[in-house]
Amino acid sequence: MSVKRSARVRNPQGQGSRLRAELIDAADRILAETGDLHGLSLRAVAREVGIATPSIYLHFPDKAALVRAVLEARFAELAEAVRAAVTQDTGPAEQLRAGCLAYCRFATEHPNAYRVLFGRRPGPAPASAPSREGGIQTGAAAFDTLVQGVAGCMRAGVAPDGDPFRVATNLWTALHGIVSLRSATPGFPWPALERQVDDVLAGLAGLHHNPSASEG
Amino acid sequence: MSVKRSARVRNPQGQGSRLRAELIDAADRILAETGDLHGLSLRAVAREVGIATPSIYLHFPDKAALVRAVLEARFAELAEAVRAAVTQDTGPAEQLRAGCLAYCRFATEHPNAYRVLFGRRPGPAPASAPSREGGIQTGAAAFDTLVQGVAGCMRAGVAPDGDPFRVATNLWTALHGIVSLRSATPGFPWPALERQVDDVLAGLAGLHHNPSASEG
DNA sequence: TGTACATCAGTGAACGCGCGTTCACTGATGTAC
DNA sequence: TGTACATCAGTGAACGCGCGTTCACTGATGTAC
Repeated sequence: MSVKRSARVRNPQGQGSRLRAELIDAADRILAETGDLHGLSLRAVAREVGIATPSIYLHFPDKAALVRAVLEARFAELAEAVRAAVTQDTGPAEQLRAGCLAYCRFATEHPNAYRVLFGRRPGPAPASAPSREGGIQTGAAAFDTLVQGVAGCMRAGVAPDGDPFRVATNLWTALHGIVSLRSATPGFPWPALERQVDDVLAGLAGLHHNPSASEG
Repeated sequence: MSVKRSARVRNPQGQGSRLRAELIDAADRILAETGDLHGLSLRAVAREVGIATPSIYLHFPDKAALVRAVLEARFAELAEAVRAAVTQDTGPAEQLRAGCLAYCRFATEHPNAYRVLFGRRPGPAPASAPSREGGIQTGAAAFDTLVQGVAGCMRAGVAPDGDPFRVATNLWTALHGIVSLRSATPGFPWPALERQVDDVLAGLAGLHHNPSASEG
């Protein structure tokens, strides 16, 4: 499993950038196992892909750039999962619930990826600083979608009136708590994810899930 | 700051175990800065204390044992902070709120310590496995205190009837979300900690904070 | 009171390891003439 | 059609570093006689 050297063939000319994607995928795979962004090593990534370590430098100026690319890819994945779930439902309450569930499912199915995205401490982190801006922008856009979802529920009368930003903030923190604490303490007798999400939606947004409503 | 060699004097005979406490403190200090349990190095700890690295082995059989001792010390600190806060208030609602706020304050004031306790993924973690048992037991006892606090509020009629375990679970995850997301995304315009905790207590436990009540 | 010895807290040098990164190089493929 | 050359994807050896851990050692302090 760890020795893949002989399997790999060189990319044809003009297709060298394929390796770039392979490197991101490999780093993704390693992080999915270890969940340790700090412990990710270029040598391990190269081993996983089946190339010599210095070949990474053909596509990334240094380790930090690879890490940045991995984070961006992961974040895009999460955003897409939520987007896809939301557009499959109709009605503001169903869409909000679908988005929250998709967020939680992504996090519970890829706990290490989620930890990599939201479990680190930012600030003058050696590597991720340059891409923080982009990440924050994208994150702000994603959060704004949540705010709009909450506001939509209020306008439609399926949630009591209130400050959508405040409610969305409370929802986001609660969802984050649900998924991150689950992955940190798997020994705890956790209830079903859906039930906890519905408890949170009911308690913090005043949204009461009616199972038959999403069927019609 | 990093060179302390000359300052340290040897402990008198019979007091050698003082170094043990010094080592735990030093590791604590380093973790408070880095928040990276994995990246903690014995050499850095020794440098911080001002001893030769091998001296650590006089008190800990290996790196894992030191890490375990640090985690246990940190967890005890958190538990004590919550206990102290709870006993200062009277009345089930005030005590529950005080405990939740103390938990959040510990976490926000020592974000890296909190991350070390609840941000890691357990399982067959190389080092912490042997102490996991103890940690889980202590954690279970702490969580039971929360359950009893919720049940007390229900009995006293200050919170609507319900399943105390379920409500406590929702509270814990929400509190964890509040503090861990704050430390992970400090750029977000977070509201005051008290307000968010009160929102959570109101929404998830039906507990409505009356500022004047805790003054009487 | 003197002295040999045991105890005990700690040291300094060394080990093998994996790491990020640099460097000069290779060898297949395409292209100009 | 043949050939010299440029391009391009990738390599292998080496660098200096910090790491956990082991080992034989030191030197101050207490204690038995």
